[in-house]
Amino acid sequence: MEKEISQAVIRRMPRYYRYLGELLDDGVERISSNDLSTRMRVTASQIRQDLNNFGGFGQQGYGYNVKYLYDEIGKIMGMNQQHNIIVVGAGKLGQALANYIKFEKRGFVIIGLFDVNPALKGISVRGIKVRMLDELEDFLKENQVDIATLTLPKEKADEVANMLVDLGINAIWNFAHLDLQLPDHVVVENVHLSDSLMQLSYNIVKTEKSKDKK
Amino acid sequence: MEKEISQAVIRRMPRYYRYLGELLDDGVERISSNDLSTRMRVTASQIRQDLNNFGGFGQQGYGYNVKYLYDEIGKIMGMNQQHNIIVVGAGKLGQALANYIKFEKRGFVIIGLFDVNPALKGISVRGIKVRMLDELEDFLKENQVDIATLTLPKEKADEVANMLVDLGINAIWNFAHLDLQLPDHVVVENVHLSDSLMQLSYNIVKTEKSKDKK
DNA sequence: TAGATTGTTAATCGATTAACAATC
DNA sequence: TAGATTGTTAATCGATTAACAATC
Repeated sequence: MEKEISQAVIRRMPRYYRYLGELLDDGVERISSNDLSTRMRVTASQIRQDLNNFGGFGQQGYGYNVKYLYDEIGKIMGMNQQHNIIVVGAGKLGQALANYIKFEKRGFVIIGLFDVNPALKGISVRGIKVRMLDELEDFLKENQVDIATLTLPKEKADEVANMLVDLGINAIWNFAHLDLQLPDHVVVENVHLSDSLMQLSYNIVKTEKSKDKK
Repeated sequence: MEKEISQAVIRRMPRYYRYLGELLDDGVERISSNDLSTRMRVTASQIRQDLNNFGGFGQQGYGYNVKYLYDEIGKIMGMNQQHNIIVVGAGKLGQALANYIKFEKRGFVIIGLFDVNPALKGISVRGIKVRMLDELEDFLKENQVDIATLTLPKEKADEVANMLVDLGINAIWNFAHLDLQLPDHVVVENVHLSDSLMQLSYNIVKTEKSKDKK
């Protein structure tokens, strides 16, 4: 039986991937866990432990080959396959995501934009026209869709999420400010911007308080 | 000396705040840690431990008064004060954030939009006109700005972040896909959308693998 | 070979959960 | 008062760090 890898580790992998990508761009061929730890401001121990969850990618006395490690982490994270995405909710945020070309470099391709608001029907973003939600069922029959992005007000989000799941969607990137109640087989990744702002606010207030004390 | 509260706890506070807000809207007057734990799918123990980091907000035999606890968490997180925000980078994402009216309900008010691209100079979002970055210094003299949002390509982000800090900004909400290297007194909250997508991708791949095995 | 650095085990630290006395 | 539920201490669990033998 395979051991489950903790989400704490998974959360750090994109960061390793990013640093390795930069090293690669800079033409760096190899790197030791120690050098990487200095750059990333984490312990070398943690880097080695994290990586060894997935296998031994290094070599004693040498370190890690940057290109090889970059590719291996890419494979682990699914960067070697294309993920087709639809965006449900074609408001400003939905449009911003649809417009963000860099996702495509990582294999995340936005192939559809949906909304309920007929006023949006005419427009298109990067050549992707906004469709009405009642066209979704047919669209899903004709296209492989791996991820549905939810950029809707929370009042609509739960209902639409359930509809998506009924139509066969198994992964949701949720920007709506609520916890979706969905079957266990559905993978949900939340981006709660308000929560993020609140955390920032707390840390600002905390910092101000500690200054007052001095 | 006050004990530092761990970021693990801080990360959970906005979620408590959200659930309590919903209970409040539903007219619920009081709630026990046990009932809340069932709704939120966390342990009652964790709820009580988390809250008691900040003080005893409940009453034995009664539970927690929803309105009171909501307000107290609000104060802890700084929701009782206004935070003036500028958005630096007036592309689609910056515009989407500037347009998001719900932030204002929590006291986060966007008062300025900046960019380097002269092509954006004419436009305005929700009555906020896009200014050029060279107007920033004067703007900061005339307005209290608590948070700067960075929605720029990573090539520009580091330079602009340092400029902001030099001009007196102490808190940054960073959407650029890099780690900012800034002085210790600056509070940074990162929203790395690509990292979030990668995590989702990993969990999709993992789920598919475990299905194959059955 | 000698030096460097990994992979991995062991030790420590911190976070979560359980238990229960205090008390409303 | 009896019942309910908190606040808090103690026990457990998991994650991080340290240490070092293995090995390139």
